[in-house]
Amino acid sequence: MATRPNPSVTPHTPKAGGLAARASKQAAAARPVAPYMDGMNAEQRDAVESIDGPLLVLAGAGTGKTRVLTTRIGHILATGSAHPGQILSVTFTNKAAREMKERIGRLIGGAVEGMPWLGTFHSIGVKLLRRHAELVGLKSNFTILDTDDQIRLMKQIIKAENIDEKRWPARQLANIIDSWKNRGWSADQVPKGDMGSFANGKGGELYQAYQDRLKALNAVDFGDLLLECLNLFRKNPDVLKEYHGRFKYILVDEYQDTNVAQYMWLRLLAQGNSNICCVGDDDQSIYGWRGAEVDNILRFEKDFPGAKVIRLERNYRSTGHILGAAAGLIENNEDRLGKTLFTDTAEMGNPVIISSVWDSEEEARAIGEDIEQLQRGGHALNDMAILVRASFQMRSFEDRFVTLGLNYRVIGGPRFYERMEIRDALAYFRAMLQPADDLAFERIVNTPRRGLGDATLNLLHAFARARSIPLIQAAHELCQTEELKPKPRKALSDLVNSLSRWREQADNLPHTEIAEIILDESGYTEMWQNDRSADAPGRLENLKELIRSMEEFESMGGFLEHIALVMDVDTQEDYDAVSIMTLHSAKGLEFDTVYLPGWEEGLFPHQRALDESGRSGLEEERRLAYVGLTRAKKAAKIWFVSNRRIHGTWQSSIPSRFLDELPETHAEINEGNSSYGGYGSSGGGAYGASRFDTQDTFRNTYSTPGWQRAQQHSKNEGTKRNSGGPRTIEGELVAKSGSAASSNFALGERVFHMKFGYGLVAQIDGNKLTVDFDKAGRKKVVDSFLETH
DNA sequence: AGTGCCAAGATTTTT
DNA sequence: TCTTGGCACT
Repeated sequence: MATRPNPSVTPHTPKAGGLAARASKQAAAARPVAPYMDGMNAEQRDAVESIDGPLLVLAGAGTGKTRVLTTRIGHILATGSAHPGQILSVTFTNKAAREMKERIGRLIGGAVEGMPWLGTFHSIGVKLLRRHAELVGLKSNFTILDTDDQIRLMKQIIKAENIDEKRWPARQLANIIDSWKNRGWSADQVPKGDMGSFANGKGGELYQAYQDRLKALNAVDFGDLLLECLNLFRKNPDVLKEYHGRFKYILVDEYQDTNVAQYMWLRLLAQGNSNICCVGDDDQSIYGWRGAEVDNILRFEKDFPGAKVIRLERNYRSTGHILGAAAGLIENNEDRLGKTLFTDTAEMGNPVIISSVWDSEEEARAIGEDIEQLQRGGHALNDMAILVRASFQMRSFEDRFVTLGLNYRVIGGPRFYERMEIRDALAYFRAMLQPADDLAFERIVNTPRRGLGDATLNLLHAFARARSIPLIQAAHELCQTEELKPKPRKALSDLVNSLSRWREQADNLPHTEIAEIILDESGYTEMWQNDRSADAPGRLENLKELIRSMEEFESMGGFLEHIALVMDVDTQEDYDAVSIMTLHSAKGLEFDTVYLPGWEEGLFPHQRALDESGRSGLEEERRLAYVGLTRAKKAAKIWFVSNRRIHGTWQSSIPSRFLDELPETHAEINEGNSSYGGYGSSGGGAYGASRFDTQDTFRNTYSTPGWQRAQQHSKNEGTKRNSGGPRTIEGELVAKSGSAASSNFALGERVFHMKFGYGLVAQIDGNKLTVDFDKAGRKKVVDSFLETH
């Protein structure tokens, strides 16, 4: 492993004879340069042009990784080295794939109709499997199960094996099997030593039973999309050979995130010719906990003999101070290939600012104030983000921002297609389209309630199992008998009849119309219309959105295929809002100003990472911190609190060790805003003397200037705020606040709030109302978030 | 079938 | 401390 010593930052001038010098030399060695290479530096060009043989591009944060990848594809096409159909290009997320497609299109001017083999590992896996399904014991119209289906199936299997569900939860089994699949192990390949981990060694059996059941359902889970490809290639060398012939060039994005199965998949395909180019950054490997092997990237040169390695180290994103702080931090990791980011910008910018406050509420207040100040200074909220380690941290920010009336947007969290109402609706569509889809049928058989209880369902299952037929068929046949009581029998036969009626109608009507018919006639829409809970209106809105998004597809089948793999949905974010997200979901993004709260021992680095994975866990946490810092273009502001509530109990906390790892030249303690505890010399935290030891942690918060300012601030709010009219929050609901009422609410009036649901106005104070919510209790809210009801 | 009580668990997340 | 899921009871 090549390690670079002395990873110091060189903000102004690169080392003599260093990259810039080489860059200019190379540029001078005049060779006609293609227009698409304009503005690229020497290393980037090298990475684009070295298309023969294995290549590893170590691309640091903000060094133009995506640009290199897309230009490289453009270059391969422009030089006629391969046709679009001969390039295999894999990414991890649909978003990345989409972005790449767009950029390639722009690059070559749309002359190339698509890249059939550009996509995620999983979507390419599906494509391969649909073509060769019979070879691995599937039919080519197999269904793809998501995590939820997976767990329900495993529950059934655990039950069937008479294992105590309490002691051995299905979720855990799902995780274990998943991790086995991540490692590329089929049921018969799991090492004996690894099987004992579940239900006294029954893990292997259960794995096999689960796979058998999947085959019977003609279904696969996400892991199978890769694993079955491995099986396919291994058992059918001729098929593999065909793809060797097809794929002249292979490109892999985010290589540091690949797991073993993906690695083997790539290895098999790259055997043909070794034109494989992997782009990644070992310093940004943050998915070890879900099977990613940093080792894949660290080992690249060994795995692909003769591999060339190119480092992209010129950062185009952040100021010198931010890069300096990030570099100083990541330097503390041992397991890395070593890169030294530098920037040519003369901008050092401001040092990273570290502030400390009393607790998480104070933290939210302080950050809220800071954001408002920037906003007053003309900065767009869209250019700011709050990046947290764990999602529970988001809450204090949301609460605070709702009170302030500050627009925010939570990124990540439950995705559109994972929402209950969407999954229910999809289950209806699936059951209609694929009468053999037992899981879908089970999901909807009693939703909405039709009076089909356990008794009926058990009977139905037994009936189906005895005859080895799908549930829907079993239901149909069962209704011909006298086995059921009249009521459930009627309910069940109505459902079965409806399904087949819809199936017939589907031939003649557009699929969006069918979808509406199904949701209406099944009583599903009505079920939510009658629901008085806070999220019911949002759910109905989501169902409408679902139908809308179906329009883009030709058929119901095409739509279902798409959403099985593409679980994200493009939300048009046309309003100005601060982004709140986890550090994990921030990878790949950038913002002018980045707020990094919660830098405390135990939270960040997270205690569990330390306990479970020791030093490597700590290093992954550190990489996470590095990712956080390097998201910032102009300013990074770190916070830590003295007291945090963990599982309900207040605990005083120690500043994160990562703070001590930030070089003093690039990080500054903010004395102005945060008046808690001297940062003086109490000396000797758990990790030796620290700049951040707080002396009087328990000083009364409420006498501090910060608190008083905050108080003052909230008093003034009534007059200052609410000039912008109704605001939209995109919390967990997609629905818009629409025609929000004007600021006139009456005491005792019935109101609706996006987050808290229905309630009665209990008190009015300017535009701030106290509302007794049916579900959420008494809350203070700004009136622009309320609607009359 | 719907309510209510108790116990457990409470990083990170894509496909 | 708070949420969630499972189970028993009505």
